[in-house]
Amino acid sequence: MAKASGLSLDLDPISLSLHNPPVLNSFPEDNVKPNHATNTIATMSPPPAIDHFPVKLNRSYDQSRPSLLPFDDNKRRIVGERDFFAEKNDRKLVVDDADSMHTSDTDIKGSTDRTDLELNVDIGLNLLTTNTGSDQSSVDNNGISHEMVDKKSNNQVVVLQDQLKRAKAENQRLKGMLVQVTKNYNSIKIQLGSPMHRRGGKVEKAEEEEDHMITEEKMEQKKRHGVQIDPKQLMDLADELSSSSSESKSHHEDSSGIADNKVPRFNVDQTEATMKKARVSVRARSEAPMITDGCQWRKYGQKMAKGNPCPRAYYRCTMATGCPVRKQVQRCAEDRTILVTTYEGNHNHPLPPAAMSMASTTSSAARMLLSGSMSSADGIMSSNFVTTLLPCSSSMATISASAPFPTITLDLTQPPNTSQFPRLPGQVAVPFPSLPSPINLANSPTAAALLPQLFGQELNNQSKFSGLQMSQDLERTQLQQGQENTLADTVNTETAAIAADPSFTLALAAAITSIIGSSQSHPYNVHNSNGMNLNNSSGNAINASNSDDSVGRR
DNA sequence: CGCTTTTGACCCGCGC
DNA sequence: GCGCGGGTCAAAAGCG
Repeated sequence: MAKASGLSLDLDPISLSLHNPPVLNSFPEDNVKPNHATNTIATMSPPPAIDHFPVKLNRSYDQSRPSLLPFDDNKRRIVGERDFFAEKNDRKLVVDDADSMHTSDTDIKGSTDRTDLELNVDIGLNLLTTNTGSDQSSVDNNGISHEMVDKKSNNQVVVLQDQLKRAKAENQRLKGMLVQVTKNYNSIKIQLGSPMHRRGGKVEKAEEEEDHMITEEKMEQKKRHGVQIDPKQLMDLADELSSSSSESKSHHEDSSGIADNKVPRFNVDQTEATMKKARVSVRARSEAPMITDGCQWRKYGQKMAKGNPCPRAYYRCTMATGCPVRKQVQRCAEDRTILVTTYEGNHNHPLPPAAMSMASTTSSAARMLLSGSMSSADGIMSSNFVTTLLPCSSSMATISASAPFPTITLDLTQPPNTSQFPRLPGQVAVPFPSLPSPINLANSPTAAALLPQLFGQELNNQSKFSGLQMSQDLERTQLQQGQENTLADTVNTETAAIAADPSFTLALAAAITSIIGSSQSHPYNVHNSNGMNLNNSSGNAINASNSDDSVGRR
């Protein structure tokens, strides 16, 4: 099994990046019990420098505040699990050491509750220098009259108001785009997901009618929000999403010509068999012996793996008898602060909300990637949704082209320009459309914190498209209930976070760029070789052309 | 006492 | 067939 290269989702060190991490040579001996940690800590890291975006982060990171790191005066502290999926969208970490980590709620609120960017727009002018009421009554030493001062002040005020108005309009426009993208996302999900639910219900005509209605709905949305996204392009995107899975609506493919996309058709049995070998690996920088994923695990073995001085621990899910899900936990040989957790299998029981994200990610990622990875011989799977969702991950995401299974690696533990990241043998870079480095997820705490959820949700929808998700009744129930229930909350949370994070806003714009770019050039061309600019209303071009970063790791 | 962890033995697949 | 490495089993030990 280990011979199979797995999927690899590398989670950001978010805030636990240790600049001087202690060597953990006793990882399995860490006498920390998993699943019992209860203390939480905010995971916001210091804000990235966002030089390319005129919106100013109002987030105040007090660098003088106590360190979040679980260390005290270079003394090793035992840390429990790192909880990526705790409540509040992964913004907290679980640690055993109650007094080692604590953060003010204001830090969290400052990053999540702030949804109105208008208050934080830095228009580049020093508003404090404008005349106040008391100043207006004075006459300067040069003898300038009150009228002159007033005129000058009025002009300045007018200019400022104008600029403020434009900034507000720009923010409104971006919000509109966000709403539009969210709606489109839901529409596509309904469009491609519903037929799958009714598969076997043989109502193709109804499907076509539904498609037509959705198209009209998109047109309406376009009218309402004025976002210049061609419905055709959205349809192309939908085609991309549906075609990225091995099982898609056949009639849809036929009509759109996607069937010629060299996507081999794998039957469910084949894929299910492969699924049993598929894995999703989560790389995270953490001192904890195990990450908290919401499930209960029991250790059943430990082995020394070749080429790694750190032993590999084996766990199985104990939330239900007979649950086939296993996971392996091992520290990275090169960097022992990096914890690699590899999941395998699908849960046969309902999951708590805290576990939904990871479980959904693992099962769906495996399905999607297995089906998608088979779509081309060079290992470049149809990862358009990743491209769309994580447009800034060009320097972090890799997919292994080595047989028999592809490996996707999203290296969020690395700074934006990390072409030097030691890629595992056989891995190749996913040619995601490159985007400006400032919107790298590693630079966006909000984006990074939301990544598991985003990825999981998107993967789930992707897998719904594939039709492979329906192979197990339990899982289907779980996904249909759990995902449907959590989707709204997730979208809301993500929306709030996006609105609060200018980096993500820019990422959104870039994502739209990638959508348009990919559909304009070729629906399946994830390379987006053509650089393109997305102009905002103020005339500033958001350059989405390829950079060196995006080309790296091939 | 029950549950979890540890750890050596065993099984299995793969390459030679 | 044999050795190697990964994965699993299960008895013993540990722990609350």
